[in-house]
Amino acid sequence: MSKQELVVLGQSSGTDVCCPGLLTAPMDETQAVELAKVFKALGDPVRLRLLSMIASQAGGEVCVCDLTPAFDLSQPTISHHLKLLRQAGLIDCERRGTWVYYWLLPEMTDRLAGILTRPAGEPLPARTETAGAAS
Amino acid sequence: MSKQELVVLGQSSGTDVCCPGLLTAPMDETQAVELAKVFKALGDPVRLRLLSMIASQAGGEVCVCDLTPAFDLSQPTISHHLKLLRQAGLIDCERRGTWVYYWLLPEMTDRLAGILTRPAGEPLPARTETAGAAS
DNA sequence: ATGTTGCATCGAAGAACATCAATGCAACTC
DNA sequence: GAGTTGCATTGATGTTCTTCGATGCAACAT
Repeated sequence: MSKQELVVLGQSSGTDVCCPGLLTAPMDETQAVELAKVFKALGDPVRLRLLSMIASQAGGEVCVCDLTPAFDLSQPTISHHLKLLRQAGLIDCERRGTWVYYWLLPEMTDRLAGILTRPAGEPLPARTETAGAAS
Repeated sequence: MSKQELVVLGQSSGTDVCCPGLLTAPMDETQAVELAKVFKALGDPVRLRLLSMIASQAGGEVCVCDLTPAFDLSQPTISHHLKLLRQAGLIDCERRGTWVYYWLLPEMTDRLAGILTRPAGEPLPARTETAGAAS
């Protein structure tokens, strides 16, 4: 149960492991499709809260039995959202006896943070209130 | 046209401007809903490529007439995606004569990067291959 | 004024998604 | 063995999203 659809971004490309950046060069279609899957997984309030609860847990992992009662949703719905987060490569899980535990995969959040980070000293053409200069 | 639905994240709260972190403490419902809107805007390949094209432009801004022909989609569809990115607070635009120009709002991408960044020296309980230890 | 061009908005149609009740399966209890 | 508990999967339903053609509007050209 632990490892299944974890390969999401093109880690098997060989040459450039991480991304050109999203903010530095136009993205190609393939990379955009893969990245969009991860961001789509984050594009739901329930999944964001689930991820937040899992990531901020002291021991590094959380039992599903602690996650489900925190929401006003049915147990299958929570299970569904956890599955999507797992398929996006954001979390992983393991069954231990009766209970199932989830934990964060920081590689993915690190990658996203890097993709959204502008390369240090970017000029950034002073776009603040230059409007209406072409009348 | 330039400034309309830009307020997305709770900047009007007063006390803590930016976020606790997503990875450090459980997120409350309200913040999750607001954040999810932005991530949802990024959860589409077309919008990711649009944002990438806009952000990586040398001059800091791009004409719609340069964006539309780069996709195999109709002009209304591109216009719709640009609107969603704008409503998410990721870009803004301005009409200059006949053409409309879009540019990145780096405050939002910076905020997202911060939200996804783990606070420096986190222990991170060595979760690599500890599976199957409870048989 | 009339025509043209660039872009936004307006429905409509099909696909994808969130949610649930019902069910299945694994592990523990007796 | 039978019963119980924890979680995943299935199938169904209502909602949201992506996309399009048609249309509207602003700016420019003649």
